[in-house]
Amino acid sequence: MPELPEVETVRRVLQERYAGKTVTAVALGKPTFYRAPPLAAIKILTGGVIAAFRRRGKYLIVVIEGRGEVIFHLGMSGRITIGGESPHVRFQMWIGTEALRFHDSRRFGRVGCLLPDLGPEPLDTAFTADYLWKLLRKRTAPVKALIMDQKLIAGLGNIYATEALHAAKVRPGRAGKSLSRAEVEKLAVACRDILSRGVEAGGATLDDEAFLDPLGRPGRMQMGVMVYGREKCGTCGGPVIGTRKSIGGRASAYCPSCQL
DNA sequence: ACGAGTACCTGGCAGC
DNA sequence: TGCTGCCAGGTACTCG
Repeated sequence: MPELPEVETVRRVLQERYAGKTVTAVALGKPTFYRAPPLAAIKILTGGVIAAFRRRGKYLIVVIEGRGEVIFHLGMSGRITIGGESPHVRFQMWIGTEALRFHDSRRFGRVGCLLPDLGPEPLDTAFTADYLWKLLRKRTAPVKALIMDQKLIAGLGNIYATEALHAAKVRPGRAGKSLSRAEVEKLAVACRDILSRGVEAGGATLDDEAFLDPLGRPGRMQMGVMVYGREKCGTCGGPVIGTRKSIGGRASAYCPSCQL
């Protein structure tokens, strides 16, 4: 599922290819994709000149010169392609002769104009060990649920949160406030590190969550995954404990030997 | 304010 | 084979 590195990978392709170009037409997918059709987004995009593709957390933002911004969230199954047919097109826009399509088979994606409240991103300078410490210090919720809360930290989903906790040697079910200052410092570094490695690798393309960029290219981050979706820990080779729906209603995985 | 739970949605797969 | 039913995921919502 697209988390920060996957969305950033998409953004870079689109920025390189379409910045400065004009959106000649826009079309919505079937009405069943929308509770309310994103009319404001259509108005901003149609005939507009693309100033830039930006990103905030897992949100992809199209900035149109002199008009405003349109926000895309890929949900868990969202994919952006250039051309390419599917029965699951939520949204499409034409740039010159090319059709940029947003496919959304599980319909968890969003198109709109409002960006929700989001915390700092681990790659921001505002994200420090001190920030994370203050965030976790008094919380009883599982640390994994907290670092996946986009209002607190923007960009981590299940894969990268799982991997960051593994790198920091902290079990996902630990209460936020149970982490020592040293563990919080390791976790802050791990969050930053795992996302920058993900971006560098062009995202993670796991078997069941086949992320591809708009040109159809897979990422390489799956090579660096140590626990998520694995039976054996990539660090020590011991068995990975998988639990379903246990933390924040989500599946979790950790290595009981590497993580305390 | 916080934490827990649930709805949303459908492709894929386990189990019958 | 064909069916049923569960499950994955992120976000937005409710409830206590």
